[in-house]
Amino acid sequence: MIRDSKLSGVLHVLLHMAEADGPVTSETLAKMMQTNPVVIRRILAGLREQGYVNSEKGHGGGWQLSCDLNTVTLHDIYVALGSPAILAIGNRTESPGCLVEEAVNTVMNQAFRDAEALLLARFSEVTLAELSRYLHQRLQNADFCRGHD
Amino acid sequence: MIRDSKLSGVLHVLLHMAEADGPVTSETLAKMMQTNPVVIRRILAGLREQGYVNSEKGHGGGWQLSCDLNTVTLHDIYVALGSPAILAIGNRTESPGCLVEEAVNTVMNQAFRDAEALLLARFSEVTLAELSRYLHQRLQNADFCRGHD
DNA sequence: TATCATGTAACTTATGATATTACATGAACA
DNA sequence: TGTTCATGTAATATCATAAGTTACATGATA
Repeated sequence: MIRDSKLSGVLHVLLHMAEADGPVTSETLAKMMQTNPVVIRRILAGLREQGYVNSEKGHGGGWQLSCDLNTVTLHDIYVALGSPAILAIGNRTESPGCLVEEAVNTVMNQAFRDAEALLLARFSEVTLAELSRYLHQRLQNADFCRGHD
Repeated sequence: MIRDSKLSGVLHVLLHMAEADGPVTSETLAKMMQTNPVVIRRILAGLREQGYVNSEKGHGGGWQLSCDLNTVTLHDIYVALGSPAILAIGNRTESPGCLVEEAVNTVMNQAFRDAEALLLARFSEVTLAELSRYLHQRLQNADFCRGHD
């Protein structure tokens, strides 16, 4: 994966689960994501604790959605992932002993806050259901995932 | 340094140079930044190519500003640093072979673009001179840099 | 009870940012 | 003119973190 793509990756996985009509194994999901099943389990384990998915062991087991796509937003998923850092740039330190640095921080922090707030606001506007609808508009005759299983 | 803090660090260095009335050595700047002189030289070398600073070798040498603080904005410095990535999160891949992933990307990219644009717009609104004025409002009797040389 | 799938700890790898070393170049000064 | 100071820069080392992998335990189903 490139950079921190957890949110993007998780949404991908969730949409695939939404399309399936039964449990999907971490192995299947891992192939779609071109990663390792353990990585999938690790990520989904966090979402399960918060009620977004559930898992079953054994034959016929795997992962399923357990939330209402109409009420869960991208922001909810973002938070469920632990609210990872949004910005790649930031201040060198938040408690400098240097007045010059404090001045720089103060000025930049406002810009950082605003940009973050905008992004999160956009995330709040989109539900998983809307994302799924958007997918179906595009989905015509093709397979969900071309190029890999 | 924490995360990608080049811009914040560079602004710190530039303001210190603005306060000095002669050339400042990379060793002095490095102490202020709690880093290595070579790191300072590497970063400032890029800015020098674009006319923001200049350097002199030998006795009495060091680094000086060579731009008009009133016209140079934070955005200019950001660009001079090579326009580093702003967002820590992003899409797994921009050219997926999977329609699900394409849908996710499309929806998220708009939010990413807007947030980036907002941040850069804010950077464009602030000149180095304004940053310096803000510093002087705060600067009363204290040393520029307490806690280290 | 054999198989399948998750649960999870421990470990390995890959990557990128940062720091360091070492030495060359060139300017100022005595 | 040679000593000192400071930059210029290549090469290397260190560090942190994300991602991937292995190994094995747990539990469900057939």
